[in-house]
Amino acid sequence: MSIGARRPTIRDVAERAGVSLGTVSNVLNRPDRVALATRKRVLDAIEETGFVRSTAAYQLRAGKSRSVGVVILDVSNPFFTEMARGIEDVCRDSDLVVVLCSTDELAEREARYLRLLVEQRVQGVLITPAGRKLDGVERLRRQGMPVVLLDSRTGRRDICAVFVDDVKGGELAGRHLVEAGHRRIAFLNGPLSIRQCADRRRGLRQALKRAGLDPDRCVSEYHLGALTATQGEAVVPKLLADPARPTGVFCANDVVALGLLSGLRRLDSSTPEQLAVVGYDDVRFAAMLSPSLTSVRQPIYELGRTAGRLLLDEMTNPDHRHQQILFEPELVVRDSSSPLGPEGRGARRGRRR
Amino acid sequence: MSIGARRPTIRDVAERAGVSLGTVSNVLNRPDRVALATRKRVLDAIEETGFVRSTAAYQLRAGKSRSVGVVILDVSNPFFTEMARGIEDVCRDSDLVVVLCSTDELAEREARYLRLLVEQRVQGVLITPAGRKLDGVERLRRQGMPVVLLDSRTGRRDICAVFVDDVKGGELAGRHLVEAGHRRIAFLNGPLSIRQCADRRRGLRQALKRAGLDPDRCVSEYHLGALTATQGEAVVPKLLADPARPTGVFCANDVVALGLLSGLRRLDSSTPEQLAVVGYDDVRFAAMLSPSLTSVRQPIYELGRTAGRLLLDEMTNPDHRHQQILFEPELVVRDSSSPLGPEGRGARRGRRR
DNA sequence: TTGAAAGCGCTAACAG
DNA sequence: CTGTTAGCGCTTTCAA
Repeated sequence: MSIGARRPTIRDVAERAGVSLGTVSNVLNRPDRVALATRKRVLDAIEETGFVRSTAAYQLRAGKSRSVGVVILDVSNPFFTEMARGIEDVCRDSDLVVVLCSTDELAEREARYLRLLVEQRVQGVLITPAGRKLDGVERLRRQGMPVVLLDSRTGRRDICAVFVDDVKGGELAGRHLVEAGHRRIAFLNGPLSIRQCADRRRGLRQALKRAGLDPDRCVSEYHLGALTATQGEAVVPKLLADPARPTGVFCANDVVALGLLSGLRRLDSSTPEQLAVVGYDDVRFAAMLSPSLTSVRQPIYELGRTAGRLLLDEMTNPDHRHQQILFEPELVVRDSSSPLGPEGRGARRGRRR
Repeated sequence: MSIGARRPTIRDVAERAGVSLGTVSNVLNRPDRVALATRKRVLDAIEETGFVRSTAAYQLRAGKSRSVGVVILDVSNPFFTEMARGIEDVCRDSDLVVVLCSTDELAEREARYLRLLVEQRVQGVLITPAGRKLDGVERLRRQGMPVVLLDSRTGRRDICAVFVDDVKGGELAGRHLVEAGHRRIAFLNGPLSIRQCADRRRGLRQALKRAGLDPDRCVSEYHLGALTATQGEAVVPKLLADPARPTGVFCANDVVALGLLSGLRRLDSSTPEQLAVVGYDDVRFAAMLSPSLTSVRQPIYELGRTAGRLLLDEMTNPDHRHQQILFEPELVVRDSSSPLGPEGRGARRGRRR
C-alpha cells in the first residue's frame, strides 16, 4: 500500500488472492479449515497488500474488544506505574491490551475516561476512584461491566477489591513519629474524598490517641490539592511558618515527601534535625533520597497482579465470587525520621517493622 | 440497562423515544437539526436506557479513530511519563485519546504494539524507537500513517522528529568528569541500538578526545540490557571489581544512576568521594537523591508538547512540512560529582552550564 | 474446502 | 424537521 491509498480491506486481499472474502477471514481466524495452497496464496496477498485487520470491525461483530481499562490517579507516580505493570503482565498472558488512564485525581476527568472506556467496550475496568462516592463505578456495574477496585478499601462484599490496610499504615507512621518523641506533627494529605487519604489520616490520629495524645492538638493537617511533588514542595513555606512549629511530618505518599524534601533543601532547612519526615508507599526512589526516606511499604506490584487476576476471573468465570483482598503495610525506617548521632545518618539501611 | 441485558443500541433508544434511528443519530451528532421537544425525548431515552455509543461502530463508519499512539521505552521512567504528559495535554485540546505503550526497549514488543495501533487505526504515532533500524516506523509510514520520532535524532528530513542533542549532552557529562580530574571513567550505557545511547557515548568519547585523552583507555563501558534502576544496581559489584578502577561514572539516564547510587550505598561505597556520578535527563528526583545527582537536563515536558503539535499538524494540515526540532541539553552540577570540602556537599544547589 | 450473504451499530446522504 | 437506506470491514452461518 502506498501513501495516500485507501487502506486495504479483507476484500482487496480476497480479490488479489482470487478467493472469496470469507476464505480470507478463515485464513485469519481458522487457518486449519483452509487448504494449504489457498492459505499460502492468501497469506501472500496479505503481505503484498499490507493488509491489517481493523479492530473496529472485529469488535463490532464480536460485540466486545480485547482490552481492559486501568484508571489510576497519577501516571507520574511510580506507585501507580508499578501497579499498572503488574496488571499488564497478567493481562498480556490473556492477550488483552491495557488502556491506561490517569485522572490526576479529578472526578471530572475520571468520568470522562470511564465514558471513553465504555464507548470502547473494554471488557473490564480496574480503578482507583478519584472520589469517594463510587458513582462512576456504580454506573459501570449497573451496565454489567466487570470492575475491580485498585488499592481502594471497601466494606462492600459485592465488588472485587485489592487494597492495603491504610489505617494501619497511617498508624505505623504515627506511632513511629510519636515514639521518636514528636508531639507536633504536620500531615501532608490529599483530599479526604480519596479513600486512602482518609484512611491514613484515621490511622495517624488513632496512633496519637493510643499514645494518650490529642490528635486535634498534635496534628496540623495540610490538604494538598493533589498528591504530587509540586504540591509537596509548594507547601513548605507554610509549613515552616506554622505557629504549631511541627517537628515531624507525615506525607500521604512518597511523591509528596519527595517534593517536601526538595522544598526544605531549597530553604536550607535540614532533615531530620529540624523536621523528621515519613512517607508512604516505599517506591523505588524512597531509599535513595537525601536523606533516605522512612516510608510505609506497600506490596505494589503484587497488588497489581492480584487485581488483574481478579478481573480476569470476573470476566471469564461464570462462578466468579467477589473478593476483597487485603495486604499488610510495613514500616521501613530510614534516615529521614532518625535522630542523628555518630551511628546515625547513613549507617541505617532501612529497618522493617 | 440491567446486568446481563444486552447493551442498548441506538435502535433501542429510537424505539423508546418513538423516533427513527436516524433522528437519534442526529441528536448525537447534529443536535441543532432536531426539534427541541424531540431532542429532549431522545435524550431522556438515552438516559433511561443507559445507551453509550460504540466507538467501534463510529470508527468503522469514519474509517479512523479518535486516538493517537505513543510508544515509549519505559513507563516507569519519569522521563517518559513527563513527556507523555506533554503529548497528552496537547492532544486533549483536539479531543484525541492517547494510547500509551511501553516497549521496555524490546524490539519484539515494539512490533507488537505498532501492529496493535494500526489495527486500532490510530490517527498517528509518536515513538521512541526501541531499535535503531526504524523498520517499524518505515512500515507505518509506507501505510500513510503520520509518525513523529520522540526524543530520537535522525538525519532524515522527511520525517518529523523532536530530540535533544545527545552527543552534546554526552560531551557535557564527559567534559565535566574530565575537568574534575577523572581519567578512569565508567559508562553505564544501554544497548547501542538505541540511538540515544549511541549518541551519548559518542559525546562522551569526543569530550575525552578533545581533552587529549584516549577514550579507549579511559572509558570502560558497561552495556546494560535496559536502562533501569535494577540494572544500574546489579552492575555495581562488577563496577567495583573493575581492574580499571574507575573514579567517575556516567550513567546514560537518571534511573540507572538511581540504581547505581542505591547499589553503592548498599555496599557502603561512598559517592562522590570514591566515585563521582553523573546522570542524564534531570528528572524530578535527581536533585533529591543522596547525594544530589549531577545530571544532563533535557526539556522533557516541552519535548512532549512539541512532538504532539507536530503530529497534529501532520495529521490535519495538508501543507504539512516535516520538521526536525532540536533542543539543547544543559549540565546541572550537583553533589554526586563534586569534590567534597567545607563548602562542598549540600551547599551546592545545582549549577547550570 | 470454498463461496454467498446476513448483520454487528452507527453515520450521512437523500427523500419526504 | 424526521424517516429511510446504504454501507463502513469483518465474522459466521449455511449451502454448494
